[in-house]
Amino acid sequence: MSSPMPNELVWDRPEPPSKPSPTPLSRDLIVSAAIRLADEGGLDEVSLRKVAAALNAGPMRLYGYIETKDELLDLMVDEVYGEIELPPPGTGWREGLTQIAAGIRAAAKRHEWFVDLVGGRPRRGPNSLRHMEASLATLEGKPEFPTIDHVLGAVGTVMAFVHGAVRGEVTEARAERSTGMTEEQWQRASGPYIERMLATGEFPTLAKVVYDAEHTNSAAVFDIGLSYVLDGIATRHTPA
Amino acid sequence: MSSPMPNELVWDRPEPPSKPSPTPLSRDLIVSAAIRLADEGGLDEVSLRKVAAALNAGPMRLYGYIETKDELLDLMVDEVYGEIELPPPGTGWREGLTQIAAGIRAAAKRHEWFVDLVGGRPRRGPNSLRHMEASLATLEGKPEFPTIDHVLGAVGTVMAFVHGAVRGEVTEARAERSTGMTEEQWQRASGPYIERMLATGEFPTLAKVVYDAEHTNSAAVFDIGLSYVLDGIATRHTPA
DNA sequence: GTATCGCTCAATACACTGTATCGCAAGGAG
DNA sequence: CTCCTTGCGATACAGTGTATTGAGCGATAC
Repeated sequence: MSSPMPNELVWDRPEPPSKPSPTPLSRDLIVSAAIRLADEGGLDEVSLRKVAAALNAGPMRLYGYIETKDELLDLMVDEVYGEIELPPPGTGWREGLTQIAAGIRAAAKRHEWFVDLVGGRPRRGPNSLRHMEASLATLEGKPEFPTIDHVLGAVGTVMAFVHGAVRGEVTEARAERSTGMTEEQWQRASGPYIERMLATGEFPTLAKVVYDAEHTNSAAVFDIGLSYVLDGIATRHTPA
Repeated sequence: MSSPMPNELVWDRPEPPSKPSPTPLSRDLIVSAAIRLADEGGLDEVSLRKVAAALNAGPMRLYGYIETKDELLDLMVDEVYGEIELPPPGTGWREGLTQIAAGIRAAAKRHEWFVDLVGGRPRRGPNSLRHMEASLATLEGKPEFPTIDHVLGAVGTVMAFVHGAVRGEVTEARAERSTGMTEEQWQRASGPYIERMLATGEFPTLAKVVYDAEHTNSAAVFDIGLSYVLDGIATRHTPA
């Protein structure tokens, strides 16, 4: 608004605030900005205003590329699916599923917000379809899984386990971080509350877990759980 | 504000709006009002203002009973855990875990919002502790599970599967409802989008699922998955 | 009986959300 | 040069969780 004198030199003008930088936008730019924000500060940090600000744009600008915020979240999920490495064709079903599970787990560790979204909305993005396709293809055609329903059942079971397990892990990690304690400490110290509960004697087995269990690292727990699941599938589908 | 004439009769006065009804409140009343709202309209319907309004109170009144909205959500979750029937002591581990899984699944069908919350926050309410205790106790002491770590591993695996599976089921149910189609219809019709994707030939296995699979009812799918998991556990823990 | 204190609850206020609407300004067509 | 279109930004609105403030009232002290 203040018209500057034409020849006056101002050497540390911060930015022309009227036109900050009309960067050309794109869905991908928006999505990766949103992902960066979510990685740094959690899903709460993903608001249309903040995403737009990170791109030097006004909030409403995004609506040219995105229908609604939910669509943005879907795109974020699909992008993460795209990061997950898939087993090459011809991999054995057990190794294949193991790799897929590990891939999801790794992605969820990189992007903790992933677990809040995945499984909670229908997946139809191209990357998530590719992921699903590869998972199914790992089993399809193998003699242990004669029909597509067997394939679907096995893959679905593994996916359900992986989603649940990974979500639990991330939740636990968050809780530890927010109390600033490792789980071991948490269980032993965890404020007087858990102590008091356990002291009532109403929870003997829980107490045993808290005081006697080994608490091996979480990756090992995940692997053990996964091998239970895979063993179960193998039991019902022994090769002919 | 309008002082009514003392003797004037008004027979359908809607409500004295100045003092609508100073119901005595309690945590339980608040929680069950919130649950009712969530059951009817989903978690979005649970705002402090709406919960308070359902109890004829102002929003800030709730803060006398509840620290924060998150605490209310935790209480809701714990309340649902309290609804879940637990297997009596002495039940075999496999039947016990089956009953527990069925209980969670049933609760999640009654309260669809449950799956959005459970697993996403640390569980420390009394009912959820009781639930955890009972789950562990079902295995503890059985010869198949010699140490508490074995118990924990098995229960954790089953819980991860159940949470993941139930979340997926509810998500699918929501999607069906929002598109107004059953899944079968959905898969065959699902807007041109999925059609087009499948027509690319990039997803042959997925196409097989959509066109050839039997789509047995979801309870059966859940049961099959659960028996995979239980079989796997049984394989690694054969009775001595 | 009166005055004061303390407590409870409601109203207001604030910063923030997602999104609908509107008006401006720049670019292309005649 | 003028007019029209189109895309973008500012503004606006209804809603959120919660901090603060203020009013009313019951109980206690004199």
